[in-house]
Amino acid sequence: MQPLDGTDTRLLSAMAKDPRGTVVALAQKLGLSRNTVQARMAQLEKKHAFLSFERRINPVALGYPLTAFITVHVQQQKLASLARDLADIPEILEGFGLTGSADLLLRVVALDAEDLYRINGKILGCDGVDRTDTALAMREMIPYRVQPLLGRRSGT
Amino acid sequence: MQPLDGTDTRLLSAMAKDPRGTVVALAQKLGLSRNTVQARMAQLEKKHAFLSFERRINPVALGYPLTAFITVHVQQQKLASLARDLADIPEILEGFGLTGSADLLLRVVALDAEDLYRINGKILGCDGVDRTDTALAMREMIPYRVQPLLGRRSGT
DNA sequence: GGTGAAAGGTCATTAAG
DNA sequence: CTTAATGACCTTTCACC
Repeated sequence: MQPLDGTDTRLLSAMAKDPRGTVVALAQKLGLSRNTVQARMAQLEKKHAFLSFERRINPVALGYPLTAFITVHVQQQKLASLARDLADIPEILEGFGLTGSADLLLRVVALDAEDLYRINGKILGCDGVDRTDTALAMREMIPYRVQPLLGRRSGT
Repeated sequence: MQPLDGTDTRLLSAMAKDPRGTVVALAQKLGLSRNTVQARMAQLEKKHAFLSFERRINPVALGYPLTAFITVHVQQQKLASLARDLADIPEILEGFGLTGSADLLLRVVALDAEDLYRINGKILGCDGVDRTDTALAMREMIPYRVQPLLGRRSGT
């Protein structure tokens, strides 16, 4: 995959900053023609440079005020089956496999402390799970952003 | 804020599943009129039930093949200033404050192992940081989803 | 630059609580 | 009576070719 040029990174940056912005608005901001922006966006989409759109739901609005990160210590050979088991737990919004001791990092939402305890127990009951570590997320100290990264890579 | 009814949750579910879907498509899928869906969406947006759109950039396409989670142990009174310091590190895409020992969980991307080592050193050099734990993310075992959760809360 | 489609707005009507 | 949903029509804007 050939590297992106400065225009590509500036375009990605603008799209990340204003995901709802139209092609025309992006073109004006970058000083390009609509057609150029449109062609670039099509290429970027082919390269999977951005993961299309997302609609992130606000768990608080759904009555889930608690967010927690649960680290799961799991036997290596049980990792795949565990991922399938965990997929049945709706409160798990996201899960990453980590290096080292076959760990899993889960992003979990819960109704309250008791609910979180229940979910944790559910995870502990899954086959192959050794132990879990739960940490409540108090707040998002650094909201998701990607623009400075793009700026740094512009000239590369 | 009044709770969401079943129609709201079904709408949120459909929007999460097909973020690019048009209002008309959503209306057809839910068996509602276009105006109804539009009005509901406006209400949901006012309630901040979903976080508008997002364009998640693919770090791999930008030449950052490594994703890591770094846990930062930090003195409580230095937490706020540390967050400001970390905001200057472009490779940190996201950061959550955790309960307990004033920890931070960071989602970080890097060019390679050496780059990750450098970033970790940069974090360690910040004021108030006691130590860090780094775990490489191998793959996303459970991609972000929210629909089963919505289904479970429908009747509430 | 042209064309088809989607979004946003208004309004009158109708159904349900 | 009040709230919500519906269908119709309009204009503007956007995306695609």
